[in-house]
Amino acid sequence: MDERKRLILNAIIQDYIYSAEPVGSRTLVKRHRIGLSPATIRNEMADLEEMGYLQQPHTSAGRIPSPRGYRFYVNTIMEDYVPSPGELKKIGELIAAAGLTLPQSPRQMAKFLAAVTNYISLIAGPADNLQEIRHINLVPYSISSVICVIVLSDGAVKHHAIGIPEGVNPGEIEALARFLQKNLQGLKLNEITPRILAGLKADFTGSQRLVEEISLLVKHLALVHAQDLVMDGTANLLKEPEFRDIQKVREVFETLEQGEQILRLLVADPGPMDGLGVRIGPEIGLDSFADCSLVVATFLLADRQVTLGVLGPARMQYAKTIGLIRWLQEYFSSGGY
Amino acid sequence: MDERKRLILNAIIQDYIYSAEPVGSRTLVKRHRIGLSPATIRNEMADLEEMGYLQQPHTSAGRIPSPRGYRFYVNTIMEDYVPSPGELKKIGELIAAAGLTLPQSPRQMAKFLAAVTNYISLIAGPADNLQEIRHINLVPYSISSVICVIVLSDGAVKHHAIGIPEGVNPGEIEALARFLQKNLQGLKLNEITPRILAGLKADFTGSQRLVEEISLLVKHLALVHAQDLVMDGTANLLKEPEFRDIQKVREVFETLEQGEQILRLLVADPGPMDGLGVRIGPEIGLDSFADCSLVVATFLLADRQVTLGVLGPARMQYAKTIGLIRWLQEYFSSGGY
DNA sequence: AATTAGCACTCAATATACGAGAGTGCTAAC
DNA sequence: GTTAGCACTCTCGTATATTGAGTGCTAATT
Repeated sequence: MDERKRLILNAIIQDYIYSAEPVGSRTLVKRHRIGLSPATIRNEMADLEEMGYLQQPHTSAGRIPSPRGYRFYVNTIMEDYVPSPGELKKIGELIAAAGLTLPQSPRQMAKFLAAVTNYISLIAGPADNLQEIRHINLVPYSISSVICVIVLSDGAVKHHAIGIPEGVNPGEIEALARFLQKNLQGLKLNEITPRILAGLKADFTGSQRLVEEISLLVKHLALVHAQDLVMDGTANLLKEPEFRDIQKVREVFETLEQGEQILRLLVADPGPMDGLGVRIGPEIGLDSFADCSLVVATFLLADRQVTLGVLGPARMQYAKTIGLIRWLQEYFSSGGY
Repeated sequence: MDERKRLILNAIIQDYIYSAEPVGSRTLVKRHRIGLSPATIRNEMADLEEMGYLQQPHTSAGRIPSPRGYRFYVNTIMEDYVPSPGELKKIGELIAAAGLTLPQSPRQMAKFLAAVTNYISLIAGPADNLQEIRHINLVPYSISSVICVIVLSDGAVKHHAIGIPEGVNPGEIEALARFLQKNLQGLKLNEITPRILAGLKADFTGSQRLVEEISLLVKHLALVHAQDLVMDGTANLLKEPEFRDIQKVREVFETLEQGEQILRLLVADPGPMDGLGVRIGPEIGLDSFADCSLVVATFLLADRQVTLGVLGPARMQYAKTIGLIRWLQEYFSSGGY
């Protein structure tokens, strides 16, 4: 990958992000002032395609970046982006309009982030997973079900009905209740790892089915009670030409409605460094998001950890989006608020 | 409007709801066993169109119901619908899956309602507008802004920055603060009517601009603090053939993201009787929802007033949707939970 | 050895024509 | 009052050309 290829790849990606149309050798030469003929570009393009950075929708179409191409762009080509004065003005106005409650209201924050980026904003937080389980109990409810009641140290009470498998007697349920109290009480939510849950299952000698259900419940609690998901700007996705296909849109929206899955996306792997991560297309790990990219940033906001994400098309304005998020990260966590 | 016309209108609407295609005289005769020839039907159809109950997308297409046609259908033709055993089974399963927290969790409730109806569900609640304003104050923040702090009787604190118009001095702000305390403290949120706010403006002798802003803020608070909007099933809309047009979808989704507007839709006019209302197409009062219909039901759930809405295409399965909501209304408020 | 001009070829997109099909309104017969 | 018959309308799908942007390859040029 020599300097010239990088230059060309850069030009192609930028053009494509701008126009959403496959870019050909001729147009590329015309738009950027590279001192090369289309034929040369064609050769380079063929190389880049072979290397996996570009794709061709069909023979005799221009090239579009592959996920790998975007990845390379984000990792090594892309230059840092600083919000323009115009953008800063817009940001300022939005912040002013939202008022001082902005950083404390995930909803407002989501609206704000969506307005700034023009993509879908996802906010998980404030994370509150330092709460611990004060009390856990199983209360008989009917012949075939018990209610699992969990009290957290902040006073929140969670309860959920669980069916009793065939052949489990009351004594066993009491035993499980004591077992759970012994093993889970006092644990902080963020300490409840899959490992602990596996241990739970291994250690308990009674009905596996039952302990399995409880373990699922607790896991769910740890993930979701603590995190509150809010999103906004979903309509923005419909502006993107690659989502003119209703079918595709529907898949994305259906996934977005699975709040838990999205939360996991945001919370898992907060990003390699300085709390910022970019996941491109298939890297997200969801089929329905194969044509999307996700920028995630985690930081402290009013003493609480907040994760905010921006979901857009894979053909995202990476530099701008990442630049904006960096700026916001700085702005909000610097205590300016 | 004689009996025969009603019969025909009914048949047309049911066919159209089912097929989403304009229905013609020939098909109508074939599908329903009416003892009439297509020609006669055609005459009747022409009459019904003249009366405003039907529309023709273009000459030489079949007829589709007009909003007025749907309205007539809902008001006088439609028969009561009782959920089928299959549906009841599905409902039961969904309720079981959600667990006992269902009625207390608007989110779960929304998911549930969307799954049951296959449309978009909107939940406003639990309504908490019996809270009263304990304390209201204006705190200087910078030269050009004050923070309006409002404390509610449940302990919630709301604050919002407000710009100070030119030429307003600190004394005036203090006066306004006292004025607000005198006039608003002790009021319940549901007592804050537009009338009261208008009185506020009329009585205050200082900067109108400022009191205007405050009044807006309080109104906003009364509407929105109390009500919490949650929705689900938005992806369901994309299944409907009339929303194959991205542009239309986008308009709907953009409106849906204006939470406040939607809240107003749900809260305003809870419905003529027994807390159930149906608004069809233009009746909703939003251009973007001109092709949608909204079913709203208000009832008490776990001692709290909850409003739930179902938003679908104007070509909605009215009987079924209304029947289901009625059933849920009964089920949840009967204390079965 | 790298670059480029030239050329044949490919393929999506667009326009055009055309027939099929479903539907209507109207008139005249039943 | 109802219906058969008919001419007419309009959408939709299919087939067919045309266009245009783009490619890969080869041979000439630098």
